[in-house]
Amino acid sequence: MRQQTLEALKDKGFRLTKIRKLIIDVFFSNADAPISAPELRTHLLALDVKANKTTIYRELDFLSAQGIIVEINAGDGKKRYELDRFGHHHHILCLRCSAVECVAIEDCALEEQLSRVDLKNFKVTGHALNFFGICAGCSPCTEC
Amino acid sequence: MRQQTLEALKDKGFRLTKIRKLIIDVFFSNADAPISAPELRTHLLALDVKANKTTIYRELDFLSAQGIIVEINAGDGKKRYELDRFGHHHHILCLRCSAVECVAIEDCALEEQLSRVDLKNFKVTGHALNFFGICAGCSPCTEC
DNA sequence: TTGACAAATGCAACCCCGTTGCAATACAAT
DNA sequence: ATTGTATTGCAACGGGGTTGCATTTGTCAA
Ligand SMILES: [Mn+2]
Ligand SMILES: [Mn+2]
Ligand SMILES: [Zn+2]
Ligand SMILES: [Zn+2]
Repeated sequence: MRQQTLEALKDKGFRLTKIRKLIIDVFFSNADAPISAPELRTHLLALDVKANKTTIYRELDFLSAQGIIVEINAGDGKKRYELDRFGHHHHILCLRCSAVECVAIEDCALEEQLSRVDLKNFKVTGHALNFFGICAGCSPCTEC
Repeated sequence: MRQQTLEALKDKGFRLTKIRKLIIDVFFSNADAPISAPELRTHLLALDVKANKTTIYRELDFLSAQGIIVEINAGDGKKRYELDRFGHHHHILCLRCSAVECVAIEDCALEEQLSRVDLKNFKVTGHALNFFGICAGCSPCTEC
């Protein structure tokens, strides 16, 4: 999967630079949690790579334009990105530590109903459903 | 309604300053559209009142703490505020002009189902549902 | 009406996220 | 190895938001 992504970029005439490859690696290594631009920079630093913030933003735009990642909004006003291979789903945000997880609503007619919502005066093209709460790591232990 | 709001503040020992009263007026005059801090500043300027941006942010915090307004997130990363008297509802954002409108989902079991969503590992305390689209003003006329 | 005190405001300085123009660098193909 | 251009870095900027501190203003009581 990662390899195909790289080759597809090369075939289109784009270069596989060190930073670009590492950024793609970060997304494949953290496929379960959307990543913000500052977080991505931190991930790179952990790999001993200092990337200019301009480069980070430009690369996120580039990978989005190439359909490799998608921007998501988890409800706290910060842009995050994740690999574009999970289809439509939603997110949950921890109000204490800002952790975000992806969630899919499958067991009820909710998603189907959402697609039918008709809002007067607006041509609706999409929606975002975000849940808020406290993640397991932030919840006090129930045993002690 | 506006008068009760002002008297309630006074009863709690807070002052009814010129700016504070005008801000409350702006919210009551635009009860259908959530307002951002910069927008609020513009509204005041239209009334020939220059308020320092620090004052704007502090007043928004104050009115939120007093339960008069609530912060909402319409999905574009900008904080907006509206009077806290409409109960739980959702919002729709115009992707072209960034206009936001409040929408209530009443005609289906959607809201009830949302409240039942159970997400493992998270203690869910709430949710936000945002719709995206093109508003009437931004849609090309269907007649011509 | 006038003080006095606390609440509210303005100002300056700062932080963070994100963007732009332009010069320097590094891919990758020849 | 050379070369053309995609990519990167740098500096500077803008918007949104916050903080400390000095100044103003609303309120109430004398
Ligand atoms: Mn996701
Ligand atoms: Mn609303
Ligand atoms: Zn948490
Ligand atoms: Zn519009």
